[in-house]
Amino acid sequence: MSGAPQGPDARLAKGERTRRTILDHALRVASTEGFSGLSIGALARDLRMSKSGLFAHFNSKQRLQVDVMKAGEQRFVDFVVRPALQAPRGEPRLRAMVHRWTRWALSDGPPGGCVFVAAASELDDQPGPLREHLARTQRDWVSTLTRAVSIGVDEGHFRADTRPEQIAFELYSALLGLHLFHRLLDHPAAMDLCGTTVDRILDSIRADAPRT
Amino acid sequence: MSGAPQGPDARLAKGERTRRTILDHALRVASTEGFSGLSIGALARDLRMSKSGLFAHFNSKQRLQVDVMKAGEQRFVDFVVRPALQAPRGEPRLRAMVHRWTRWALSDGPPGGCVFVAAASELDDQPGPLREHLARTQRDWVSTLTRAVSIGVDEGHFRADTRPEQIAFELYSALLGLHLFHRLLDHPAAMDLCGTTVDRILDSIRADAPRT
DNA sequence: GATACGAACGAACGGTCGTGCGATTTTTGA
DNA sequence: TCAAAAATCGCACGACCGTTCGTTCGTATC
Repeated sequence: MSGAPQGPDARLAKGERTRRTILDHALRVASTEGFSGLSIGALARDLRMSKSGLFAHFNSKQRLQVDVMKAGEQRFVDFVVRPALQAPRGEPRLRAMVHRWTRWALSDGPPGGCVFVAAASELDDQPGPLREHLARTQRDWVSTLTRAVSIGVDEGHFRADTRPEQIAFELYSALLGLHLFHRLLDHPAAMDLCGTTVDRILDSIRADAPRT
Repeated sequence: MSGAPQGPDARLAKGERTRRTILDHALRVASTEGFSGLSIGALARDLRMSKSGLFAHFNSKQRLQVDVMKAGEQRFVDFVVRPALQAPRGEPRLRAMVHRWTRWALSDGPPGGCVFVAAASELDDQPGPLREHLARTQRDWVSTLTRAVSIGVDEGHFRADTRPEQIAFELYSALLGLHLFHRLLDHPAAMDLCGTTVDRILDSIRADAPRT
């Protein structure tokens, strides 16, 4: 047979397909058990593979962890960043980012919860490539938010004396609060509390808002 | 010798003294490595004890973890809650709580960082007595904050239409943001960003603030 | 049909984990 | 001062960890 396989994973080498299956599942595990909870033996058992067969795709646990994190970033970009970039510049785009971000954090769509929030406090005190990678991408995300606010100022949506990074901090904080109230405290109004906070932040910097 | 030992640990049975030494060190470890990073063998090595000798004080790892968390709560109460209760009711007391809370989170005084923030995302997806314990005490803390805001309304410091729980959520979020920006991102202005946020939250509900 | 290669396998390694048990030492109280 | 009680130790266990190794199987290329 010379016909190319036409499945959903198009023309992928066997190894690459397996690799993606592993990362997909590992991402699910990491988002509930954390990155240190990733165990090669357990992954292999879940996927009905041998430990060594699975191991061969990464050659070290650290590489596996880093690759899982990269896979998570890819999803974040696809689910949050890219769609939000379709919205008009300025406030609409910023709101789109935050909106999709909250959906991501509650994550009934993509697998369980925000991997990065979980990883953040897990890794903040133990150095290594994994921590550096996470810190870098989160700094990127903060500066993406900051830039979105800044564009809103340029567009005349937000007041000229707005401090973009301050707003990025407040928005990020609200998302962290949502995560904690929802996932740990099981607070039924978590989403409302977060939504109100976001609205209050954005309203306070609207160009038509009263002076401070 | 019949003289009572006069050390700082007063008149304590030998076992109790050892127990406190263990918990003290374990708390330090847990705040950097997380609760799942607590290992009986490693603790014993650090304290130059035998594994079994240390183990005998708790009889299970889970009890050790719970006891470590309780020790952490005790410190939090001593360092944050109790001193803040000395401040006058209403806004001053609330500000005192938040102020000491930020110092606790940056934690140059008590051992490394906020154990609870680290534990929150570590435990939010894996059920058990440890998670329940943490969730309960954090709910308590949120309602303590909520009550403090509420008292501020009664005292006439804050506007009558203030929603206390909303403010508690926003303050908690700001602290989470501080933790992330400071510990993971190493952001030099983390403390300023958090302080500005807190001021903005409290200013917006001051009785003399403009209408929304 | 011979050759080469990627993928997966099973077995084993040194190590650490939490836990149990019996013996030994130290502390305590009469 | 001495025996009871509490604290600590040494040792062993089974389970799991990440990693290495040699091997086998299916498929593609010459």
